[in-house]
Amino acid sequence: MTNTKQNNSNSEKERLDFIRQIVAEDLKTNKWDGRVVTRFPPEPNGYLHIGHAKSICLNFGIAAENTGGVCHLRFDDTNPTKEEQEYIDSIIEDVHWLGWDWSEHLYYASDYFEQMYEYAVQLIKKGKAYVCDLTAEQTREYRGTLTKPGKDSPYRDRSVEENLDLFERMKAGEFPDGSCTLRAKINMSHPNLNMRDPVMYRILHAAHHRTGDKWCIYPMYDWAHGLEDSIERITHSICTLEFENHRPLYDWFLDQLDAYHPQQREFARLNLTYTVMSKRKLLKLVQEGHVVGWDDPRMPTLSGLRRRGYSPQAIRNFCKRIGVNKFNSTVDIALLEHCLREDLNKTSPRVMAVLRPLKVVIDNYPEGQVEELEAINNPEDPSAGVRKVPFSGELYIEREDFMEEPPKKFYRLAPGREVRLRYAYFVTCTDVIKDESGDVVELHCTYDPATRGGDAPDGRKVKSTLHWVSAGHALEAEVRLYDHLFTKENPDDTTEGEDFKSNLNPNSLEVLTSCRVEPSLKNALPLSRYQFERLGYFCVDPDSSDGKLVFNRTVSLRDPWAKIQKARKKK
RNA sequence: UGGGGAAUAGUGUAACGGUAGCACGACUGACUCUGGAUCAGUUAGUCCAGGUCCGAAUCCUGGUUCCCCAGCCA
Repeated sequence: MTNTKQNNSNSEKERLDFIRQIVAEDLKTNKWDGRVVTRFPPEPNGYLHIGHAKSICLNFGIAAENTGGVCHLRFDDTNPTKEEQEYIDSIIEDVHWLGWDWSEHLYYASDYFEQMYEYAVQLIKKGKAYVCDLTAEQTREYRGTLTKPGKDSPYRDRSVEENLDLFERMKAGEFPDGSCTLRAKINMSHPNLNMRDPVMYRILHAAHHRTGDKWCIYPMYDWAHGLEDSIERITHSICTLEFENHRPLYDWFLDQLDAYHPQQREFARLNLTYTVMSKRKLLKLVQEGHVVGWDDPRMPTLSGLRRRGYSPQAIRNFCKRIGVNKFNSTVDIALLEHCLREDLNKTSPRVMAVLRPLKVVIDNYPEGQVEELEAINNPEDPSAGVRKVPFSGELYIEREDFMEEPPKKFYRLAPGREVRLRYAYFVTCTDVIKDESGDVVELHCTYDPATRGGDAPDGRKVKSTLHWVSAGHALEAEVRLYDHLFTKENPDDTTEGEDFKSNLNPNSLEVLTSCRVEPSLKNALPLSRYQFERLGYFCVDPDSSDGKLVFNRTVSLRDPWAKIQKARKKK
């Protein structure tokens, strides 16, 4: 059998998640006339985060995978008191950045307000909706509890004429905020609380970011959302699990109106270890200054991840790998980081940078000589080519690459030990200079001219290769190192009386100000990504200016030595 | 104590009555001018108890545990 492998790959059929299975099945049975129309419907009241990316990739992904499939971007802007244009702009930018496109299908719920109003009038005429004068507090009392049925509002049996008149006057602005609502007339003792005469419209004398002062009544989610889907002739209305309880109401409204009726499906939202994912909590972190903004590189927001150096491809790969299901789960952030490294390894140009510089003088290197040594830009991608890196007799190496008394398994530089400087020469440490407090401030080495380029003609080997920069040529840079924003896998795991902020990691940001990077980075553009050899992936922060480079560490390289040290510390 | 959902290695997922598989993590080892990458290997699982069946993660019965719902938020 020569083609076993091929058979295997052929028989390995594409595994579809349960939503995609439903879409495939619907296509087979021609349930929607062969159409696949999904939508991503964010409320513009915050920035998008990695959890939204899961939903975005699901909805846009399904549309892209099926011929003729379409995914709408729709702003669910039904609450003017919480929504802002800033959020709309950021959402558009983020979805585009992730690599998705909605072409002309950009919609706003607010564009349907007139239609929704007409539908509401229809419902009133059918005797299925009424204007209720109960206060918010009374409404709550009348609703009953999880175990006790509610009771009918005294306004429940108003005549159609009276309801029509009152509703029109609500719209006309005759009544103050909170004085009355339009409610669906369903069943006050329904076991599903959502069905106990839910509010359809509330009065809000607030300016809307798009409709201005045109409206003072605004539709509630349950009333609006199904209509939006219906108007846009969505086929698969995919949302998160907490809306499962709302589906009967979604269905009820569309059935009563005899309107086009998409199918709602629910999946579990994403949770990630060491981070929070609720807009409310993220907003709190921003407002209280625990982070510098929505795009702080420690935030799980798409803008934060972008600034941190994540690639859209890494995030999309991640979303593909985590799958889609109906049960709550928490994905290990290590999987996200794996997808990140996997993508950046293939795409990032390599460069040398020293985070914590230690001066090295090569005593036998010709005074004043400078050589241009060739370095490979990306060993994973030959087409990335090569570049020149200046070498001289005065260098910086990483402070942690030298130990005066090296423990077992430390392969790097130590007194009397020979190592390779990447793309350069073998050097041997001959002398250690310390200051009065005993700290190592400078190393003296000799180099072997025969090892130019990094190979010894006599075939002798060294145990390790160090990165370096030429002291006279390197650029100064600031580097920001990040760690998880929270110290606990589950930030909500708190002690009595504390909230998630008590689990904030005080060491989530470390700023290094006297780093040195190789001169090829001089004109590096903001948001461009590099691998600093042996250290990790780094991204140029927009805070960089002409004279000053600032880098964010996106993620470190896998680092067995760090692991060994960590294990030793524990002992 | 009402209703709606859901349970597969440490984590995330597949298997749709027929050999419980994949990925991440962890741990070995090989290789290496990045202690990177790559490659090879090890580790470990069907919530519980019954039942149906030649055969059950899958079907049935009964439990257990977890999540969601009492906004004029979405």
